[in-house]
Amino acid sequence: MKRIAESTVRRLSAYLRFLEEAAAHGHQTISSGELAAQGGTTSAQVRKDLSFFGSFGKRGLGYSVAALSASLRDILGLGRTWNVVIVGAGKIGSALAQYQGFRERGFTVVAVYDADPALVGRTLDGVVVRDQRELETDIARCKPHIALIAVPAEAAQALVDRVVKAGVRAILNFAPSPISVPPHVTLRSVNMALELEILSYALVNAPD
Amino acid sequence: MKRIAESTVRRLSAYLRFLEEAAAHGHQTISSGELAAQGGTTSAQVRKDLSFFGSFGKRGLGYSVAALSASLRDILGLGRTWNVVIVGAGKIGSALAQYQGFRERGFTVVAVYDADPALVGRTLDGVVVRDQRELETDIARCKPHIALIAVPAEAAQALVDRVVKAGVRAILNFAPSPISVPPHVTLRSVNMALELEILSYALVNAPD
DNA sequence: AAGTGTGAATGCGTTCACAGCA
DNA sequence: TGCTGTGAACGCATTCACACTT
Repeated sequence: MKRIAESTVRRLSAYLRFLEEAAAHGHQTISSGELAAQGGTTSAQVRKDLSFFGSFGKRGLGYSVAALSASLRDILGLGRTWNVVIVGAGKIGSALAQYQGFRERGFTVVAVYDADPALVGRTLDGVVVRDQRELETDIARCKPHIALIAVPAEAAQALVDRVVKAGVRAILNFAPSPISVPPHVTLRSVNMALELEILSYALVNAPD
Repeated sequence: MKRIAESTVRRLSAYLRFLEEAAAHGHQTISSGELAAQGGTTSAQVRKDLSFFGSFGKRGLGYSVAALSASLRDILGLGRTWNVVIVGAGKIGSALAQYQGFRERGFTVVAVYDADPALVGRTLDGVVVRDQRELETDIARCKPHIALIAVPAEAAQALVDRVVKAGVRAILNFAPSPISVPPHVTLRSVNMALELEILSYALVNAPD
């Protein structure tokens, strides 16, 4: 299949959310225009995004809410449960461990790790914090799909290397440092300070 | 000045981080190639990014680490302190309130708000959680520059409307719902479940 | 010789416009 | 008539290539 732009995948995810909302409201069918209004995009964009994966609508009518939801879930790989490990049980790591939004979308936190003996053994929303030295053996056994990295910047690359070596193929990094991974591994980063800096730039360059 | 792409601002921020690291290592001067290697981009990209704002380098030599750092800080508006309020003192809100990375980059958390009486009055890293009803009067008095929204999806738009009406012009939203703001307000959103969904897509469509 | 600054070329995502089907 | 599906046009960010400076 053709390579799909990340921005497209992002929007598909948003469409799915809105479709679920529409289903809850009892809507049977929906048009690209309605789908677009919600996501702040255009009807042409919606149709183009969907067209990469097939023809899901009926001309003159729109899309079946149920059928399109199912297709999107399938495309995004959300028809299943993904196991997630969180590395780092500090402020951010523990907030992530307890975040309900993950579970709701099929992401199960199976383990949390930290190097600090003071944190090891504590329970976060039903998951016990384990010693970071167990990382390799645990990953070999549980084969989690995704690792969340929530450790200080200095420690991030080394821990990413460890989970990658242990076999994890998808990483979401919350440390504010550039990370590199081998080509077969997918890496995404969330940098909260960076987001604020972009706002800072916007404020300084605001008209007036 | 010409409109600058967000991706450019993002990279400028990354360059600044690396420049500060280079300065700590005692480097006086740096080339676009070295700057690029760190950020995972190319030397041409670095030079193009900088060229939007002026000529900062010396041909055949590179850039002065100190001078370029100062220029970037100036461009990004980081030569000052920004006051931030956090709306929502749940798991994510309190993790953000205690996040050191903000303070290090000049973002000061001046207040945290919640509607839950059980949370109001608690202290998070020196900042007391205040009642959400105080939001308008506090904003009128303190004039914070940025608001972080860390409340459930259903409550997010209403709270954004309130802080915008009270005069805040920059918002970083952590709620997983589409938010709209008037044109003079800059909005950015961090959606952690969405990031995982993009990883899910990558895993499902991985080669092999 | 080394490395910047920048117009030109390229590539890619978005928007347009309309043919095609219910 | 209403709305989808899609090739073509467009706009914009990235990459290239090279003249220019120290």
